[in-house]
Amino acid sequence: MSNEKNNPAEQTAAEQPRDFIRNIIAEDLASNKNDGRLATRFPPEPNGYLHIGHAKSICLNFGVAAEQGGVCHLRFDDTNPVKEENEFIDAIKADLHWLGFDWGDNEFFASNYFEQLYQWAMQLISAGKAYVDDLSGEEIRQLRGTLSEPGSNSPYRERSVAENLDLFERMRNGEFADGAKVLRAKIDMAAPNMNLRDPVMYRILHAHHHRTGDKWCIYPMYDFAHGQSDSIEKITHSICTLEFADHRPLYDWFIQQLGIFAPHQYEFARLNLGYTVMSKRKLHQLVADKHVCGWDDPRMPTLVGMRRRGYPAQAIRTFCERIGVGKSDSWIDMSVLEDCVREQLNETAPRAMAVINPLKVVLTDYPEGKVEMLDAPIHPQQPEMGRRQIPFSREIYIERDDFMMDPPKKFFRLGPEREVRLRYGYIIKCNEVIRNDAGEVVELRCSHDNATLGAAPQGRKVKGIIHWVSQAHALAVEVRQYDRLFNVASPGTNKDGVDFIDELNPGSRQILTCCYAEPALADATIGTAYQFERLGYYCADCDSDDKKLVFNQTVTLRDSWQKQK
RNA sequence: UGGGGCGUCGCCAAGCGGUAAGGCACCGGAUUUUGAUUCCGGCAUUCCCAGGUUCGAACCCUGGCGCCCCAGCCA
Repeated sequence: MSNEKNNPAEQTAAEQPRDFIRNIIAEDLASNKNDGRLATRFPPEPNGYLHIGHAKSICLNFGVAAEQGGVCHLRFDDTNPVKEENEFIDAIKADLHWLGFDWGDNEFFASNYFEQLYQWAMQLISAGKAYVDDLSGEEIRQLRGTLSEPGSNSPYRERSVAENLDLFERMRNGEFADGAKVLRAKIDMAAPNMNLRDPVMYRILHAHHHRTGDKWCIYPMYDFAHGQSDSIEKITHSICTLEFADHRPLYDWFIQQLGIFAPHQYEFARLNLGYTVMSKRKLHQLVADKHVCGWDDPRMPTLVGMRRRGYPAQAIRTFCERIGVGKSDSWIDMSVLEDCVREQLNETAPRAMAVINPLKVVLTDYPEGKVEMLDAPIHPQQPEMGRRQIPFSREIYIERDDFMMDPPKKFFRLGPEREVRLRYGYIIKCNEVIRNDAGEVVELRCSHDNATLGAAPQGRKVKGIIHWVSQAHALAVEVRQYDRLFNVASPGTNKDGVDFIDELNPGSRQILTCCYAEPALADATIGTAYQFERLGYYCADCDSDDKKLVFNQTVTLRDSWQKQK
């Protein structure tokens, strides 16, 4: 017993998340299946950027391998040259590393297996299990039948092995035009599972492949490449999303016909997050049609977008752990992700003050030209992070929202004749409100209580505390505030005919160009998170330059006042 | 109406015949120079429905109902 408790490995194992896949793997390992070997893989197609949905799969595959002492391969499923690019390969690898995972030398490409796949196709032809079909795509579709009616055999289905071998070789040699012929598996046109109705194995594509160049003009379909790729790599547990469950019998069929190592496939439910989109097609469209400023737009659910937004990799890993892995279609609320981000950032982010909607305040009883350096912790709960000095002077900016002309009783901030504490500074009282011709409040004249620096006020209670920035020392910055990208929980899947583009939230990005931050923020490096006290977490954006710093709002602080209102 | 998958709190999710974990959200309340954090407390007599088996069922059986996926020479 005591040994168990003292063994950190066992302790963590007990605390590790359990789900049906991890349970299966644990059982397999316990029963010494696959000689106690565990190999998983993350198999992205290099045709776009990774998003938070991929992160779920990544954390599962790499996570379980790490937990159980197995390996997780990175394999690019690059069987469709017309959609894939090297740009995406590099981006995917960078995202994976950023997320905190490493695959060592286990980096593979389905395209590396093209020759083997071709040989296996020949083997199936020789065994009478595959044939070259001259039907057009349209004709194949016609003969496939429907969900409730069986399909019918292609007139080319009974070609001789010799003819098939010859034709397939000539397909490879480039004798035929795109679409002229395909190689199909000979299974069963009446199979209730559509995937088994003589699926296409190879198509002719005179296209340049990002890795194999012009070596091939026939390319295997995903279904003829994926299972065998797993087999070649001796993957023990082939984890994928639910929609591939119907393909499992086909993969198993190929593996069995070929007599090669048989990985087992397990399917889990893909991640759905509210008020955003996860489909690559939609993500591509948002970028291509400039509805966002790129794959790394901070509003995008892509890993590059979230990174730019300031989401820590750890928060994403925590999120993936928290949502679990199951088989029921699930919609996760953004608040779960945001909570993970807050939890992480609250612990690590240095605090700073910044005013994003400035209102000028003049402290009429504070000497002109005087500057005090006020002492404040960098993190109130973590003294070891050190302290910072904040310049204070006669003219400051406060947040417009922290002043109300006619405040309700529960409003603890500033109002005419009211008092409030300046964070880490004095208590001030609003004596005069200056308005412009339009009647808008443009400036406040206040007095300060000299005895309240680091001390409680005498004879009264002042509950409110507001943040501020000294005008003379303020750093002018731009702040970008973000809201959900879409107005509806499930864009593009709602009522008839509504384009998901029309469901974009026009107010998803708000750019505030006239913001002021405490001078220490001048040293902010791109991507590092700060908490702007009382507002939220922010990080410097890559659009920053020598002239102006730009900050992205990562996530707001919880705001029970906002709720109360 | 062919095949595959799924239905446990508003959203996720444990549970695997012995009498409903946990997280998010929500609602209190305490501490607080961030209306933050932290901290306490509340939040499914009930597990899609209906029968049945059993001393005992969310878990087993039967029958319904509902939702998702599949008819790309995409992955």
